[in-house]
Amino acid sequence: MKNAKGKGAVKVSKEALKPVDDRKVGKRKAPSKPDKGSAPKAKKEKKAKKDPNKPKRPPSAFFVFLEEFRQTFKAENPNVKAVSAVGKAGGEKWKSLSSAEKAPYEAKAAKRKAEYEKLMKAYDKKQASSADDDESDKSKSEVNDEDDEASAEDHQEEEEEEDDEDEEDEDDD
DNA sequence: AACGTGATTGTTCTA
DNA sequence: TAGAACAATCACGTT
Repeated sequence: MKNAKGKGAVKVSKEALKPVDDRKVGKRKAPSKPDKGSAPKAKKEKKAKKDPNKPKRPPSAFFVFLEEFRQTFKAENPNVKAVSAVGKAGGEKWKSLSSAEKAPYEAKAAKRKAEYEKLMKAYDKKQASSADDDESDKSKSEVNDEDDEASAEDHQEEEEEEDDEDEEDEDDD
């Protein structure tokens, strides 16, 4: 494993090689073997066990910005196919943005988080129900989970938050 | 055929 | 409290 592809061979238009430190960790990447060792017991201890319905974490403001940035980046750099290229470029651009500019992204991120909490609530409920008789259960829980998800009505309204314009736009930089 | 990987930062989570 | 893991993406490589 470990494709020996030249990691630094990523040809970006401009050498955005900015040493951002060794990041926090070399590479987390779940080794596909969460069990064993100190892995959380997949019995009925706590969560942390892979669930197909487990809500993914909400994208941070940076990710929200990246989603849009990727389009722009790819639009101007259709030749760039490296994900790392967008990451680096986006990272620098992100740092370049001021609080006011990041505000809209953070707002959206907050919205995502709100949904995440809701999903988590439903997910948590499922866990509680499922925890009663593990996943080894034959049936029963199946009907439940479906109902829960169906209950998650997707009311998408009140999205425009134009008020609150007194945002302190501190350009401390 | 399918998943891991690389790179960014932010958030969420676990011990 | 502090550190670890994971969120999207996309083409490619390895299994």
